[in-house]
Amino acid sequence: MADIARMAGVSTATVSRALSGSALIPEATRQRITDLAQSLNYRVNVGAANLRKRDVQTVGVVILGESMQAISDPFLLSILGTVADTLDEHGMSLLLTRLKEGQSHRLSEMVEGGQVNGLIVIGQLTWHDHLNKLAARGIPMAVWGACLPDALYPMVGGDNEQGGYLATQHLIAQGCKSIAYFGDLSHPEAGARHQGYLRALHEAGLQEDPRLQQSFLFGDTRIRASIDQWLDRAQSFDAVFAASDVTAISIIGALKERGIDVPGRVKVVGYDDIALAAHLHPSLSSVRQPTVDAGKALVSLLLGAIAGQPKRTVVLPAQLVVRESTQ
Amino acid sequence: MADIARMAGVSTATVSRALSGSALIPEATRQRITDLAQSLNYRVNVGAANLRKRDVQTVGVVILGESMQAISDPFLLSILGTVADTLDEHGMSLLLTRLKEGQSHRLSEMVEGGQVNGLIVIGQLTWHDHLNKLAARGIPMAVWGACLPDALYPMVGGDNEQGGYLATQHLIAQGCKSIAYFGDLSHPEAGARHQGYLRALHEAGLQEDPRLQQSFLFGDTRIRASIDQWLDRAQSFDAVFAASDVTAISIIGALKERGIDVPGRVKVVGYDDIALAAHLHPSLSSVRQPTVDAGKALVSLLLGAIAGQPKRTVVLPAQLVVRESTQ
DNA sequence: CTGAAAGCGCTAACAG
DNA sequence: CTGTTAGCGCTTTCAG
Repeated sequence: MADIARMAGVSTATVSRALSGSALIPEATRQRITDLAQSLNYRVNVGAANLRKRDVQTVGVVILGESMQAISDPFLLSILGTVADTLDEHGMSLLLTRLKEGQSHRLSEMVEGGQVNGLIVIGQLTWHDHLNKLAARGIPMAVWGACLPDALYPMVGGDNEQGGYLATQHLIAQGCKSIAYFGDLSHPEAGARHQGYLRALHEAGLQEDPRLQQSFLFGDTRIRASIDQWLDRAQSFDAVFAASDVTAISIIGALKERGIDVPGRVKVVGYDDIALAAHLHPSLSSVRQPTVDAGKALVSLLLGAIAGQPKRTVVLPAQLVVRESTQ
Repeated sequence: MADIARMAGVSTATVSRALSGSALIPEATRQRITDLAQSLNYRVNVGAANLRKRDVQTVGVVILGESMQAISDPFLLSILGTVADTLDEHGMSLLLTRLKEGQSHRLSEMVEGGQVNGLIVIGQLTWHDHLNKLAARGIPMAVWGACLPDALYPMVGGDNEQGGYLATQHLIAQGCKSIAYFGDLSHPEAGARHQGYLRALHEAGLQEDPRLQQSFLFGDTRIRASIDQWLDRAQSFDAVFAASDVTAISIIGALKERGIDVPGRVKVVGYDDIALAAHLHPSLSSVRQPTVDAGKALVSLLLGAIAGQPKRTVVLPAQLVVRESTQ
């Protein structure tokens, strides 16, 4: 920048003002300086500017993932995409970090070390208590997940109870009587979906059967085993509500392999409405979560928190998308 | 930091040294300072430290995406995951940016503005020429994609020609005679897969049929249309090689909807071996790309480029994974 | 082993 | 409208 100033015959202050679009600089001067900078491929050093401005214009997006491997859930990724776009619209940068169990301390370090203005936390909430502590300490953040009643941090989440209810009610309306549930119950969001499932069952006067409620993850080989077991024990079921599309696809695979027709003999509903759902055969009925709204809400809540606004909670409506797997 | 120094009765220089683990500081002093910092939730300001050290320890990961919407391809995401982990192991941060067509100038700005030390570029390469210009200008980068012969930048990519060859050869070995190709030919990687497809065909003495080679993307409704058309015109085919799993799934859906059995009447191979491939029914044969190696190679090439090492190119082997969709 | 001093590259009062 | 000056929070010679 000193170079530019010298070459343009002005002070660095003028260059700084010209390049940052200050109204104090007349158009002619600005043009000259801008052109000079352009021709030298010069850009203002963001880090230095941020240091001086005592602001970093960056938010940390943290994905809580148990598996070291790939970012797993297509749905979370779709949120990541809209968060990235929304931050960009606000002129903020996005520092991406994946954290495993046991690295929780790194959350606050990012903020205290001045790397980011705040955090957007995506993923499962086995960290609820830790997040509460950070919120109490005044770390700005916004969390995607289940809306736990005692959360001290800004939250955005889908209406999981409603989603579970809609899915189950739909299966009941299709004439199903024995509806199984698959989903990781240790996960708060899946827990809420399960609550909705139970509510729909009770409302329809159907008996809930604990043997038809299993806590499994995608690709778990025991999915296959327990389906086999249920069938062997004549533990009949005519529908499955899976707490994620990926799990649903896994289940449909297991059922078909066993020669069981979907939706003929067993109807299946998933959750998340991933892009693939519409293109499978049978196409998968699913509960859609509004990802674009989710990303926008996360960013807006975080910016609010950074600005010192009181915590808010956003619950996004769930929408049932009916396709072939339930008809 | 000044506070800590005052409270510990030492200079800021000592605090800085203690906190950065300098060997000059005796263990007792360091302990005292560390404890003090801990109790005050103090962390060294990364931005200020970086400014002074004239280094940012950050790399920009840029995803070139045409669709504003979600990050689409599960395979690219899986690379993103391993890149994130690998950078973390190297103690570097990851600044994520999605760029649309027409924003190419932002690539160099990130480096020239000192936000990042270098770039990892993921996605399709309609930007080949622009990337070449940046490389010539000395912008450190590493690109995932097709290994174009005139590339001036460090590249890592799968052996797409080999992958296409393996997939097609396998279909031929299964007795298929009319093998269709689906994939975006404007995309260099898909182009190479197509080359491999042609090579296998010729090697087996099979005639290539231009009418069986279509350039479509995932979910394109014309996939359905052209399958219908082929069948109507008695343009029979008994296999499809799709240049991505997502496309393959879309095609299988279209075929099944039309009542055509997979793999009975038409066999299908995809590309990428996404996690879902093994759990579908029929499970999907696919060409696996080594994502973990890909992530590691990208990071290692980029760090090399930053260190001023000459450009290298890494081609990762393709591996065919045979599943039900081709048996 | 420790401290004083000099900036990293930039912006924002403040005074022209 | 423009320049001078004083730092942002840290690291690192260079002298003790």
